[in-house]
Amino acid sequence: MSYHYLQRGDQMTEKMLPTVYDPHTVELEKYQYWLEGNYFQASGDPEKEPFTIVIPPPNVTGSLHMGHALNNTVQDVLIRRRRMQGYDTLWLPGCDHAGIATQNVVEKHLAEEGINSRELGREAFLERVWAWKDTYHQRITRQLHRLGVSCDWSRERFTMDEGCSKAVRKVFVDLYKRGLIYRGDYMINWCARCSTALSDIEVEHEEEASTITHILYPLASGQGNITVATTRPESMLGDSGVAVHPDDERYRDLVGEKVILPLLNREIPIVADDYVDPEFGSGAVKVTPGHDPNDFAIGQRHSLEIIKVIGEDAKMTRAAGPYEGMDRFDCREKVIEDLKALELINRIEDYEHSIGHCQRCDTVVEPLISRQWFVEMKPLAEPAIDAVKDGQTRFVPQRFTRIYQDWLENIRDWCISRQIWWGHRIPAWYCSCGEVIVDYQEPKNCPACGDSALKQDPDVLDTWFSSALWPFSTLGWPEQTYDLEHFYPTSVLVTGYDIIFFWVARMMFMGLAFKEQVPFETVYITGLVRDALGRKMSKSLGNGVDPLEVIENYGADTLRFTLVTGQTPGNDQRFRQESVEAGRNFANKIWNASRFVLMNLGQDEDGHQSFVPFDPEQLPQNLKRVDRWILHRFNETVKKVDELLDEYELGEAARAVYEYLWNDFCDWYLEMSKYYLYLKDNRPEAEEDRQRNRSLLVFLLDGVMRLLHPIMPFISEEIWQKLPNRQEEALLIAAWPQSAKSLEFPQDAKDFALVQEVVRAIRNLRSQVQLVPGKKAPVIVRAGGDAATCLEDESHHIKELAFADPITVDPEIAKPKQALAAILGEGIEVYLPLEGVIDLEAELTRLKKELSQVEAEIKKTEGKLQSIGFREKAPAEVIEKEKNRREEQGEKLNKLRQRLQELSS
RNA sequence: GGGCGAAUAGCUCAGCGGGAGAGCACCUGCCUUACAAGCAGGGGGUCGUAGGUUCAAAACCUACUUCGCCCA
Repeated sequence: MSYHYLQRGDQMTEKMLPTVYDPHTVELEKYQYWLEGNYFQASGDPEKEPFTIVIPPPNVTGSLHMGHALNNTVQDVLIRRRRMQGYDTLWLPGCDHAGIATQNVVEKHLAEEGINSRELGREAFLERVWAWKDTYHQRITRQLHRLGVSCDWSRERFTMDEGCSKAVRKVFVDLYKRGLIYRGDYMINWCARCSTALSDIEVEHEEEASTITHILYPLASGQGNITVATTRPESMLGDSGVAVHPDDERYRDLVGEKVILPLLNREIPIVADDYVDPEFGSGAVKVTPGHDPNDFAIGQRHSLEIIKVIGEDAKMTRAAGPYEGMDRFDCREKVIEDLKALELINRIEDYEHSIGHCQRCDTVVEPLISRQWFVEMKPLAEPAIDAVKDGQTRFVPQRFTRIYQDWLENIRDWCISRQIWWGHRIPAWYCSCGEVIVDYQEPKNCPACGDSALKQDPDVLDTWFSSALWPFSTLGWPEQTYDLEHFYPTSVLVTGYDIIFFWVARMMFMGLAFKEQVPFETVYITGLVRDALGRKMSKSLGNGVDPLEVIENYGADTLRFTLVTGQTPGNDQRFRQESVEAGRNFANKIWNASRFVLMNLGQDEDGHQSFVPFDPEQLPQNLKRVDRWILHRFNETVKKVDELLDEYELGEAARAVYEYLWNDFCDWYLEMSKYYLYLKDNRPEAEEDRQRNRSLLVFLLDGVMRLLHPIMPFISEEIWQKLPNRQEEALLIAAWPQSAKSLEFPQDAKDFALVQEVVRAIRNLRSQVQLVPGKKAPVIVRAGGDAATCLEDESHHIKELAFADPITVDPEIAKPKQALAAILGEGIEVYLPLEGVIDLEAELTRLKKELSQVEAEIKKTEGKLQSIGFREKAPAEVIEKEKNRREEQGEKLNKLRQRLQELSS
């Protein structure tokens, strides 16, 4: 991409800045500058109030995507503002080892090299993973740098570093000692491809078109059959019962009888259980306690045998008899075929039902009984529920509170062991005597029998087990560090709604269990970044937008602005090219406005810029109305942005800065500044005007750069560094603006609105007759009283802004014969006299249209004012407003009619 | 089956009790010495449907429709 640095024959001089902003060098250079200044490092100053964020650690599986860009931009906005407000800000960065996910990508990668991970062996494989981790960790760090995030890199952590690992062991052992971690044989979700157990939430359920097979189970008595329906016919090989509802008349007599399980010819009982829905199918269900959680529960209640017919390799076990060794899905076909041959299939129907898939590899999950480690959740969940109920932690937006609450209230025990290699090894050792030792350190001997031949559990912990400790393990826990004391609990957690269960809830209960305090005061939930068509960005679709590419092409500031303006708390946003371009245009606007200010600072004889710094505490006497107006607008913007950021309304805050900077500062104030700056006049009064204007321009630019800095840190720092009379050494540690009563000028704001209205009216009239800009034309304004005074005062600006010359303001003046007219509020009319003949038809059409609009408005206002209810119940100020409105409308109506009559006659 | 969100200009979205806004797109005119990635002017919306609450509803309540998500 090439940039046009110079246009219209400009001579490039040292002092000139290019007309198009080039973010590339600025961003690299500025980030280096911040790093070298150690500005991101938290001071730990006990006098200062801390403001802490721990990063949601990106997985070391790959590069950052748009979701990360959003997540980290939001955090940076929050942290940069607090830093400017004087807090001791700590934004603690780091990465997550991401157990299964990382193991999977490395295995895949090795497979491409023709290496089988299992054959490689545990130690050699782990070496490969660590190498992978290093590569991707570095890549992620580089990407975060490019995004401009102000993390305290000196405190960076990794979930598998020494400290975090120590915290993991400590928590495991302590929970075990408290009786909240146990090991046992229970039904878990098994991914045969990842060959590991999964927790319930790592299974994703999808509705899929399938079939339901109705099978006849012959009664052992030989007196007929009972029909059962299943979506998984192969599981019948593991059936150990048939269940019916206890109140079901049809089967009452059969309860206690037996059926002969087809194919295997096993006798299994018919039991009565409330779980069965008599309305569904035949009202009888087959029970497979070994491969279905509900059947497992029924089996428990009726002491049914647990038969494992599908193994960890997803193949049929010996218990499946003749089907042993078959893949589970092949077996399904074969079972159906064999049943058909026996004429035991009643029918097969199309059926849609939800099937569990592995979150990481999408393989169909197999429920099976397995010996695993679990966390007992009820006692841990309760304090976490209460803490949010009490408001110790709040969700923004609030609606996510219920998602969190509901999940914790219906929580089930958490399977935490994983049969993979990459992760925190479970601190449990087994002795041949049967003793299980759970300890912080590797035990030398078995406390029961003294044997030294102990074997550590080969499994590792669920990745989320260590992530759950992140807010305190990263601050030094279990050591009692100063950081922990000073920075915990953290202030805000910024994350997506997709990991409320995985991460937020788990950090909550771990924080409460081990720090007796919530880990964060606020949880700010963001939505997903989708593609331009609203689809989820995904690798398989190939529709992901690489944030780094956007940064390369448009700059990080633009990317950040785009993401922030698209942000409505908790809602998804689409990432569109057009939005990025809007962001880029804004950056360019900022650049050029700044260029204008910097180019007009003026110089004394020595070539030094000389101007009187503007002090908002001591307002100069010679402020003009337009100065007071822009100060008022600036002050309003500061207040608004501040309030919005307090409410986490980042998108609205960014829009407020955008509007002020573009519409007020650039379109009006800069344009009016030209009057003072370009006036060829060396008299002291004119020089004073120039000085005042310069100092205000610098003050305003300085102020808006401060407001902008959290969102667009690079360009704001770059420009700010070029401003004269800086008090602080860098913008990122400069003071955040505060609104002040002394900068409120409501009367001037109102007056200036009139000036704007008149300017717009003149421009509108001019454009109707296609008067080219630059061509001066006389204007007559009919206005009296204060309005006239104000317009007279500002006539020099109106002249410039609307190419009006000469301009006459008179309360009595009659409309010239040949002229266009605009009718404003407060009895003000603007005339544009024309030498030639005006287009009568066009003017009539325009006025008629305006007339009918005013008539419609009057009807509405009238209706309101005449309503008794309104007059009696509406607040006085609202009624007053309506009355004023009515009056103005009436006046406008009369004038329009008058004009029409003049034209028609 | 339960819950949540979305439905507003051609497109993407703000607004969430007192006369509908932005960006892009569109039409007209301009290279006006900060910016054509720009300037000025303009057109365009019974705010998903139906009820209700209220003096007043895009906004609050109820039901429904369509789309999306989460949980079982």
